[in-house]
Amino acid sequence: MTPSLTLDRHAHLGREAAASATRGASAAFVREKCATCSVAALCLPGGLSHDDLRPLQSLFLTTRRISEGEAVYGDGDPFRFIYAVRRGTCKTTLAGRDGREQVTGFHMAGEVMGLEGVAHGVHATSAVALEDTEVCLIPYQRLVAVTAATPGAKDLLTHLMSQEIVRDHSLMLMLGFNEAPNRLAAFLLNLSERYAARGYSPREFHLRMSRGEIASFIGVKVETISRTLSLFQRSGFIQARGRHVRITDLEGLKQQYELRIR
Amino acid sequence: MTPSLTLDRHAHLGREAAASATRGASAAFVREKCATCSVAALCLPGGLSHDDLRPLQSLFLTTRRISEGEAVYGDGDPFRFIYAVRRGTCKTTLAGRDGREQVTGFHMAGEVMGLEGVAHGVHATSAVALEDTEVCLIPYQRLVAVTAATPGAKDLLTHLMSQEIVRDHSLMLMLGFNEAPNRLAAFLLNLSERYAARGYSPREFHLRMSRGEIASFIGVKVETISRTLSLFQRSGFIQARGRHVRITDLEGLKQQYELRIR
DNA sequence: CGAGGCATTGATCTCAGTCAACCAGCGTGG
DNA sequence: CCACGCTGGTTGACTGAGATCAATGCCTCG
Repeated sequence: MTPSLTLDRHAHLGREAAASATRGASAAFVREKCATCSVAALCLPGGLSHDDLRPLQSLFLTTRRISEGEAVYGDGDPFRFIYAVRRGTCKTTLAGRDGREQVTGFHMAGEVMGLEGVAHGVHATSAVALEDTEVCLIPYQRLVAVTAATPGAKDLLTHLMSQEIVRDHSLMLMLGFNEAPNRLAAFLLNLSERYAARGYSPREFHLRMSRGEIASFIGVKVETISRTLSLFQRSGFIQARGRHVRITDLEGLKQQYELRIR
Repeated sequence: MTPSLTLDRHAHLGREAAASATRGASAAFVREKCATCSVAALCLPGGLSHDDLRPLQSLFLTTRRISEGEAVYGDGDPFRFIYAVRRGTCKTTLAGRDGREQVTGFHMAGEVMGLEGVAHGVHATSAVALEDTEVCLIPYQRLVAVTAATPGAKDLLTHLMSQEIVRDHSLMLMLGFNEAPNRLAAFLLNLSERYAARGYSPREFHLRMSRGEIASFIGVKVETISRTLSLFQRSGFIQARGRHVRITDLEGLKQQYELRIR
């Protein structure tokens, strides 16, 4: 398995219509149904048929706008919801005993956060918006009830969690082996795939996270990110100015770094 | 790769009561109930009352003996069961595209393996016995059915999975920061705790895994394991000869290395 | 007994961390 | 409007932890 570091994307779908939400900052809570959600195909595990979705209609979900830098939930918060990103980007972080923190993931539209809270009824990570973001609050207890009562959909939760486990494993694999350039290449290529899955260009995108956050995520220091980006640029693989990245030789980047495991 | 679930020789019943098992090499499969299982308290999530366990009685489980070096399940195998270790020790490994593999965990009595298989209906890791081991095969579909029908126990699965996620996260955190001595200390202290939780000495135990497997798990090379063990020994924290380890200064080891995050 | 796997130890090399200087953008406030 | 400071990013010089290469010891097993 190549280190893929993601919840895998399931389906393409055009860019978000998302006009559904009542707009304007004043209306922070909006009732929504999965069945009419534009990112449901990405959010829910692949196996679900349209019929399977029907019971979910009874789940009236609230959405919430989170502005850049604000927390969706915090380390230690009681666990009530799992959160699906509808629009925007979040990071999840894990705090070490001494205040240091590690970024455990970046989450884009259609990806789910907060599942680790099930274990102890309390969130073990924090989620923070990297840009203005809209998340879908899925009440956990209600979801359990609904899925339990519905044969076709009962695996939904476990699927989501299992995906999370698989994703974490591949991340561990990456942190275990590869050196800096491989890690960064894997990170960029992963982003590229996820943008592609959402109908955006796989070769040109805007990074939502800082160098420091990338560094934390892939387990190196900021300076190393800078140097390695410069290296990639000198080698003709990418062009980066600030947070704008253009991958000029996607195949080259793949071949040079992806499979390299020391 | 191959399931290679061998029925095998030796009974070698340790301290575990396990008298239930029809003994002798001929009977490799044995019907068991969680309710009478000696490691159930460790295996099942803490929140379950004795009543919650009752429905599980209807789950007739098979146990299987795995001899040292044999696989419990393999990367790519269809996902049918999750596996609880009843006796012995297993490692789970993740294979890189190029043949390299990383150890993702060591599992002792009462710990569960294989949950990552839910995601795609196929196991993403392999599990191999590090000594003669007995595992409990829990049929996933049946477990889902039973727990879905039982309000009190319905969170069982999700709890297990969420625990796995939390565990993976803390491992990631460790791999992300800390340098070699901290990692190794954390590893030893973790083992110590787990032995203690099972009624064994926290200060003296026999490693079930090779130096190479430890190295892979904590993300360094074998030589570094050797050197660091020697360092610990010179510093008076431990005495190690071969796989036998005695922690002579447990508190010291903790204070010197545990909280150190660079 | 020898062979082969595992472990230890030493010598050397190298990648990335550290320390430090510097630059670019940006919002604040004089 | 510019000066200022602040944050984020880049680049250079140096250092050090751990990888690599290699030799040797130790054990079990046939």
